[in-house]
Amino acid sequence: MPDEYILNKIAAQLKATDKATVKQQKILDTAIRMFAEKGYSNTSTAEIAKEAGVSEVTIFRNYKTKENLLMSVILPFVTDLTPVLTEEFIGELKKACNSFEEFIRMMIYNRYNFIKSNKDIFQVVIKEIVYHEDLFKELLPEISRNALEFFNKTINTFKARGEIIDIPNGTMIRMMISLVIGYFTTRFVILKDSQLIDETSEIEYLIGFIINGLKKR
Amino acid sequence: MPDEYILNKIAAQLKATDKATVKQQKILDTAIRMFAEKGYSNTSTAEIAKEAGVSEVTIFRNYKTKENLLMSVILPFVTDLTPVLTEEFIGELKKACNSFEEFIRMMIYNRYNFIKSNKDIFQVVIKEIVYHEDLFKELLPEISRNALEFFNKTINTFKARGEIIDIPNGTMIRMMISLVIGYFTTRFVILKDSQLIDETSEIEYLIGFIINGLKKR
Amino acid sequence: MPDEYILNKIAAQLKATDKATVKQQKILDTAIRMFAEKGYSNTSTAEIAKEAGVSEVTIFRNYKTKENLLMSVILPFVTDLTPVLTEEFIGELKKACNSFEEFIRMMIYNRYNFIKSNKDIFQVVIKEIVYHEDLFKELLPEISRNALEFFNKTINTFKARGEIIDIPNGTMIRMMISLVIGYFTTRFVILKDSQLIDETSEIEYLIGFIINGLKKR
Amino acid sequence: MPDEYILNKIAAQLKATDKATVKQQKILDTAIRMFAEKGYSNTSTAEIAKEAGVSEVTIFRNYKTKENLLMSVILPFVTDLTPVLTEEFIGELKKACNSFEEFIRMMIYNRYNFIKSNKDIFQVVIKEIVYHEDLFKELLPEISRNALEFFNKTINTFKARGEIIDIPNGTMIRMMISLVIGYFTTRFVILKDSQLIDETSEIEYLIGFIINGLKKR
DNA sequence: GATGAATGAGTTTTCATTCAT
DNA sequence: TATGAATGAAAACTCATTCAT
Repeated sequence: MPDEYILNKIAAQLKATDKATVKQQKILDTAIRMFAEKGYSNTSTAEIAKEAGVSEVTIFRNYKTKENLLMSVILPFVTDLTPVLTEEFIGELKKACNSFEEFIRMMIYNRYNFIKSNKDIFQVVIKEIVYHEDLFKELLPEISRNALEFFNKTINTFKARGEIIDIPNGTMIRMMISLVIGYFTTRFVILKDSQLIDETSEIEYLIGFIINGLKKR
Repeated sequence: MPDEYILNKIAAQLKATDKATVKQQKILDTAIRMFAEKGYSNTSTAEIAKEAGVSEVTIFRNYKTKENLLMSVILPFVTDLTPVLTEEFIGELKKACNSFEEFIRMMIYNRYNFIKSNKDIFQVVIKEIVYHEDLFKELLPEISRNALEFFNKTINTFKARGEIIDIPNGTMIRMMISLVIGYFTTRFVILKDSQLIDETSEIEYLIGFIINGLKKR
Repeated sequence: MPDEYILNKIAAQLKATDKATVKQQKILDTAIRMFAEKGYSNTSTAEIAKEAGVSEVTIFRNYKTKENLLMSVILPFVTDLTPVLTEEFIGELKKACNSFEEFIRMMIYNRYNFIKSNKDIFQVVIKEIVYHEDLFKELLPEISRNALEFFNKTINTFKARGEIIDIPNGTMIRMMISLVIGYFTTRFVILKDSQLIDETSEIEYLIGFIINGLKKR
Repeated sequence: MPDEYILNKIAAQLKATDKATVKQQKILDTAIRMFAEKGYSNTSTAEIAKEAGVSEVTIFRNYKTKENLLMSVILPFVTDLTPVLTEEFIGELKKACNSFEEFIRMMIYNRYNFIKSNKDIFQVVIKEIVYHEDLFKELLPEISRNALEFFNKTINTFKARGEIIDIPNGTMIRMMISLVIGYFTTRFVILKDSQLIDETSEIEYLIGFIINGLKKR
């Protein structure tokens, strides 16, 4: 039942994004901006319609319900959030990553840039994640399955090489994600541009912290 | 001006909690539970009233506005969130903490227990923090002022002793808080009781991660 | 039925004013001030209670209903609005009034001063008169009965003397009242103190206007 | 600032009346009738909706707020209350008015008929004028500007001709308006149809009263 | 006599959604 | 396909009034 539910939503959403006419894109962009700014609950479809310069009905014809519109905003981003582990990308990674440190650095910078260029959607996701636990709890494993597999393999490799300490992979991954998401949230949702900081050095500290926290000595 | 604003709210809230009749406590408890479950925006005062077994008007007589009710839920918790650094407590800390590790362990267990016994309010705070950035941005420094001072002093001590690495205190504190809040959020907001895990060992990993991340070698 | 209704109200009100304790007077004063300022409908009993420094219940014990409070404000004033035609006053009038002009001048100055020292209640009455037409339609004849009688007699006297023109007494009285009430309303309800004008000369113009309008030539 | 405020309201109102669909007209008519009967404060939008046979939301879609609805009722009437002094009308006046008496008679009959065919709105205006002093204080001068100019010119002409007495124009106009409004109010707001009287002769008395009050002898 | 606590019925206003064109 | 018009349900909040103490 819950699976069906979610799959329905994905289906509806995919159908919607398939075409992506000019008006649809305008609606989507406006929705993203407003959800990010005021939150989903506090943004009315009337406001979105007005800002997007379309009639309210147009939204509903394209997205059926307001929640569906939210899904159409969130899902593509969440799907892309775990790095696309194409053969190509993995190859690149393997070539580039001679050490655990390089691996971490590459991943973090990669995701940092991805989120940076999708600030608004990231805000929406963070703000809504807590209200759609069920969705995310079911969605994430599915989405991250191959990513997880890859992570596990990689961690095991570095463990075998004796580079990193021996705590359960799940715990380790959760710690890292906590730290990274926590940093991104502070940076893009809480502080936003109100306190411009020296990006690079902050990220380097973050990387250093993780590396040291996991490095075997 | 903003200071006044917040102080007014605190005042209003304190005045409200001063008496705390039976019905008021019932309202507060119900509000906490429902805000935690469905979020502030998605919980109507009518629902709270019904669940609490009082009339809706009683809520408004005691808390004036719905937002004020939220504040009455949030503020006492936030105020208590930074540990009360009484002479006594600091003395105890100093006596107990011969190493940075002991210091971190003590702090984390202390806050873990505090949050564990206030799970619901913690959920509310986490869920609402993103919609009240301004409030928290102004409130937190004020509240954490003396805590920050104490942290800085302590960190400096351990830095001087050569126990921990030399990155800016602010960055270090933010990292630690990210990690700890991230862990608590995963534990109490996302997973809740759905995946009972071995608490102690998870916390120990967390502590280990922090210690290793900051320890000088 | 309507008679009973009104008499009940008067009775209730008289019972209330009989004692007129300190608190009651405070309530009455506050009600007058606030009804005058914001109107009956827009003033809540809660506000009155707060401003008067009593509990809301005290108002209701003393005045039974909010409308009754209004009546307790309005009725004594309305009763006194038509000049108290005591033997004494009439004697004084007769002695003083050798001409129609003197009669009109005396009456207008007399009522002007009465209303001036009851500005607020006058405002309340003017503002509420239109919402309680039934009350006033029934009340006024009763109240003005003896005044009317006196007016008629006086007008007839001056008509007989050939001082004033011969239009129906009722019409004449209504015209004069229109003009005078219109002036008082402009002066005390619309302009209030916003445009301080030369009182005496304005009143003299008013008197002149009436005199000329009615004088035979 | 206040000017803008009022102009905004007028703009909003004009925009609303521009289209005037069937339902909108129904809402307006019902509002006029009910405001006239029970007053603005004592009429709820729910009642209006029910009586007008539309849903409450439709009212708010068209008029935004309840106060705006009131403005949409009041403003067009107030704007039309001062006679439209077109070239044509003034020419007609000049041709017809050989004496001050004829001038007054024409004006009064003209406005009497206008108000008679807008009884209900007139009632609303009279009932609300006291609660919106600021609005009217600002609005009336603006609206009556050209009318005032014309009145002044006319009065000066008749003064020059020696037909009327020499009291300040402002005072004279205010007196006349007091008398006329007072009469109309008594006729249409207080008595309504409860006491049908001989219209024409009453108006003739009114005219006579004014003429005599101002005529030089 | 005085009041703090409580409320049912109502207020204006907003919302996501549907329908006729 | 697009939209102006319409709405039932619900939102936060206010009111005059009552009751137990």
